[in-house]
Amino acid sequence: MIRVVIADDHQLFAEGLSQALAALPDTRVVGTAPSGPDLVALLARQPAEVAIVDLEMAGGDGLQAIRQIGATTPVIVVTMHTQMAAAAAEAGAAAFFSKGVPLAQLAAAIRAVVAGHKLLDLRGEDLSATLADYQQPELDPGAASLTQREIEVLQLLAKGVSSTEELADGLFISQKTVKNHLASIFSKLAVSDRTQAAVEAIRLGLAKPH
Amino acid sequence: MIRVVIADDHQLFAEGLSQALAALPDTRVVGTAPSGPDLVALLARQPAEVAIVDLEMAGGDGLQAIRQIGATTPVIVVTMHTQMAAAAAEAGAAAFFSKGVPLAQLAAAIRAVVAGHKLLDLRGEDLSATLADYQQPELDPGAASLTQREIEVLQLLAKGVSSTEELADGLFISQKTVKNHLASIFSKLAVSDRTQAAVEAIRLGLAKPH
DNA sequence: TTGGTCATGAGGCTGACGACCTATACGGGC
DNA sequence: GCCCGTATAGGTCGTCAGCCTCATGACCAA
Repeated sequence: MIRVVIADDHQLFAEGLSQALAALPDTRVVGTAPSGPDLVALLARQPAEVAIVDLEMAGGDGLQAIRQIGATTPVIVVTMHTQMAAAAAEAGAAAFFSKGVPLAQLAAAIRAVVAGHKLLDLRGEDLSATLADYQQPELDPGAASLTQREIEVLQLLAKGVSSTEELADGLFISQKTVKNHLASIFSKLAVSDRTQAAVEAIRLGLAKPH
Repeated sequence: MIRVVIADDHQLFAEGLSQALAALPDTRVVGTAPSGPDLVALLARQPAEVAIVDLEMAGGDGLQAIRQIGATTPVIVVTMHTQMAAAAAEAGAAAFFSKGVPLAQLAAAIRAVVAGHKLLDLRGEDLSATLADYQQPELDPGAASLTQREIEVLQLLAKGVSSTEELADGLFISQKTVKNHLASIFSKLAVSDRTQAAVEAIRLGLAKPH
């Protein structure tokens, strides 16, 4: 789980991005700050793997904050205007995006900079290739070993298909096989019944309850 | 469930807000558009109860779009700069906020304009009072009739406490009482077992799996 | 006082669930 | 060729879940 902090004085943007990252299975927002100095103070008491920073904040200097924290916490700059890229690079940011970027690309960038990449040093194809490598969320150790068929069982379970009979009908297999898959799922996810498995499936992002 | 469409050319903002509204139990984003004309086209094929519109979009005129759709779909303007309030009101917007507004307030505004209020006609205390009336999400009919104790059972269930024994221990009541509460919950939520009840509890926002 | 709801508790019944074991077929790797 | 993981399927067995009815005390409103 990658811990993210957000610095942006537009609360609606910060809350929305926070929810969006929380919906991903491998990222979690552990704090937000409305200004540069607040960001520095936040990171002093709340460790995080990466910071997402808007340069245009009413309450303080974003570039100065990046200089202070950039050495210990990689910074991804996300801003309205794109002419600040050079200044962000000079201050030590690891990546730079406009707010027009798709969420999936920001998520890939988060994983990439946490892995140690400096995206601002890359250009064009190198950048695209690096981001492509990090498109997929890193699943929990347990979830990572689930087979395709087990994931299908979990997805049905998380949609409210709970009885063995309905699961079997939905997957066109016998009830015995469903039970075998469930037993395997329980073992891999360290749970003991299908209710816990459904909750865990939703938590891991393997399936949505909606 | 209130269906919301978002018009904003900053994809990250639109996706974040979409996720944030999806996390609320009574709102859902059914479409996004990057420009005014796209918004008009979107609403022509996708009905919605309310539109959230940013006035500063690269691809088209937000004000013109509001004039076209404002009569049929109430519009909440959410923008970076606040000097456009008068123009938004003239075009027929129902509400106006900066992007610094907390999500909870935007959610209250969504519920208020769907109920027919014109927030732009209100000032100061009247506005605060109206928004305060809509702070609480309107729960599903089934969920609305749940008792406090039944909600507590559901919250434990959605956290992965699935066995009757653990539920009884967690609530300091007998296993028999837990079974009785569960039977009542199944009936009210129109589900047939605790797995479906847990999924439904997460979907309704009564509890979070995290 | 009466009636309603809520939270609590109980007994009995039936079927489903979960644990454990076995087995076949089909892959890919060594 | 052999082993291992996956998907499939079957069997047995003990436990537990879900459903039925019933009862009690607290609380509140008509």
